[in-house]
Amino acid sequence: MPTIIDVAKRAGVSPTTVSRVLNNDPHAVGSETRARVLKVVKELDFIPNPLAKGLLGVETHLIGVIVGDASDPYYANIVKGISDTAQSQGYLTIVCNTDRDPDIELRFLNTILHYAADGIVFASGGSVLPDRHDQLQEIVDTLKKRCVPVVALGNRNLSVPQISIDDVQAAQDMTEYLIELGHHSIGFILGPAGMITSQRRLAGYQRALEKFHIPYNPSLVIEGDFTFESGLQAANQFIDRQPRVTAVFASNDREALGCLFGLKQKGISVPEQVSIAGFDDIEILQYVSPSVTTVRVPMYEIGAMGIRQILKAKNTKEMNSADIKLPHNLVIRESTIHPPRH
Amino acid sequence: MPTIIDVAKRAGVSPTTVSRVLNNDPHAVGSETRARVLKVVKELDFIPNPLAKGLLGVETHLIGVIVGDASDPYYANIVKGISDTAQSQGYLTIVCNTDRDPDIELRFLNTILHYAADGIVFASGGSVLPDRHDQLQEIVDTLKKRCVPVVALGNRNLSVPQISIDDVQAAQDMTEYLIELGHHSIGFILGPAGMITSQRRLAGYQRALEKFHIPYNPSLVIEGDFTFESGLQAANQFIDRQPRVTAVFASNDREALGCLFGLKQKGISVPEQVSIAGFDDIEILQYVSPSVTTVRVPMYEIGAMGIRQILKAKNTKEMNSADIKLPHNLVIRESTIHPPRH
DNA sequence: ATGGGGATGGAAAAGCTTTTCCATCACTCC
DNA sequence: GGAGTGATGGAAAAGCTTTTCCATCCCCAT
Repeated sequence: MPTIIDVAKRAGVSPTTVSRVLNNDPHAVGSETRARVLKVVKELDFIPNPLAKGLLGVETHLIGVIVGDASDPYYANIVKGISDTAQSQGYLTIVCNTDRDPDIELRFLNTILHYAADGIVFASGGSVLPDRHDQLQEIVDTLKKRCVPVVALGNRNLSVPQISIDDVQAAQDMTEYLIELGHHSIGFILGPAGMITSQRRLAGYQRALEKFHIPYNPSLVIEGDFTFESGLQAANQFIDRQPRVTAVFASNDREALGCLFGLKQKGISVPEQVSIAGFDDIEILQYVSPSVTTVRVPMYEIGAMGIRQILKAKNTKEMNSADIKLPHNLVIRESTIHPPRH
Repeated sequence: MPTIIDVAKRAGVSPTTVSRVLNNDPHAVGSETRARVLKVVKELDFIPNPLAKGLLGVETHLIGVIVGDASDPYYANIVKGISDTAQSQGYLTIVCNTDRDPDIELRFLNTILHYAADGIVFASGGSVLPDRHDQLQEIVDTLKKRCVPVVALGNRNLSVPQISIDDVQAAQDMTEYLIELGHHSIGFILGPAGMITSQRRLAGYQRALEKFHIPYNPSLVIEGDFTFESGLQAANQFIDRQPRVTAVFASNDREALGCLFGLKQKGISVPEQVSIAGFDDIEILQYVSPSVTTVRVPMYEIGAMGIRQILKAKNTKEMNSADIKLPHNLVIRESTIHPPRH
């Protein structure tokens, strides 16, 4: 593996000069010398050792990514947006699965600290609970001081720039759409307790009801945890209720899928008897039957924007840039129609 | 950020001694000195800088992962197995999306080389075409010489240890199952041309036909590229054919899903008129209707095993360990029944 | 009593790059 | 003609750890 010294010797210059050529140092290098160095660099396929750079506190071109569950299609899409964008800018991503465990999150962050990453992206759904929050914030603050940009994708109670959609507005939009279809008894499946995103989506649901003067009925709101299973269980609870809901709005697509499956298993037809709407727009929703109405969250773009923000912050040295809201939109499919007549 | 020198000063010893304590150097260190050092290490939360280690050619605890498309559920599961296992052993994974582009693959490999990764995992489906193959093999050989273990997940024409299932046998098993159900006219949707895995799965299909003395009919084999869309198109081709096939075996689940969707769109009922079987067993297959029969590939385990092999090779310095075949099994669901009577 | 050896700890180099400070040279301007 | 100046290039330090070689010291055996 060639070093800068090999290049220097072969080009008959000092390592300093080679470094200057490679880094477009404002310091002057004669055009003839520059050409000679460049030629040798190409001949030897020389790439500066990033480890040595990192040790000096220069850019490592490494970006740490913390993700809750990389096999969840929601995160998988975000991670792809992150890694594609990073790569196209010459950055590498170190991805860490935390399984939503704050301890793992903390440990990873401590480790990555030493790798002198050029930035950190939180792509894990954050808890609102105090948990390890203070320790986390402390590390994040240290990072800020060192001009290492940190962003959070989705909503976290961390004082770093956040990139997300407007969850409240989106949930409100979908709920209003259901109401305007004629639904008055709309079930809601919550996300994991304690996640900010869960709370926001519920708030949007409530705001829509309020706007249409429909009383909020807590017994229509059922706990869930973003899994298929929790949607399945919610379906059973909705079935036992009387009078039955005419529509169900789930906090994410997996729950919606679980609910759809659960209802169909019990012989309840969707959408004729009960309409179903989800949240996120994962690929599979178009392919199940009936295809499922949902709120499209630009997952790939959120990931891509995360990297762009990191890079921008790195250039401007502005560590406290504003939050970014990306646009969402309703995707109407077969699973939602007007409620059945009595 | 504390350095080894800070620790040394505070403990009243030299950096050498601290290093020896931390690395369980066989070189003797007095038990009292050792305790003192350990105490300071804990006090200062000292973690040796991995960059400095890497520069010295010592372990970096970094593992490079090359993946074709991280948003594909198949790879997403593999990557999760990789990253979970690596993390539990104290290793970090650098994940790179190549979008199946051999140029990107090559570039990434060149970059990762300089990060002194402790191992490389190829999780991208490999082409059988010469493409950049020679250059790739050259780099891999260099890696081997330096005792950096490399493994390939799935089948690649690279002389490195491979971890996969027995694709031929698996495809044969599924085809035999269909034949035993009574199907004689079985359509087959290919994987991407030039991928070894595609060829093996086709071979298994052919072997099963041969075993049951059913003539191989090339017009029943349709090109595909592992996407939903290609499955959809295949469905249309199967519909136009006369006499119609009574079953379709797709080279992966997305194709199977596309085919299922395409057939249903044209009013052909599955499984009553045509049975469908896929390959891989991605999560969603259980949730569509009808649920889809498939070959279960232990994706998570393949990823986990990849890391275990890397670590094992690292310890034993044995760079040419044998290939590993993980067990597969048939998952029978609603989409496959006996063929319709005329 | 003295030489040898085991136990313990340190000094310094290596690994690769960037950056700061310094040196040289050729001009130009007064 | 001499001094200041801009252009060009180099030497050396810094960044952090591991490893090799060396230096003590104490004790035991001869």
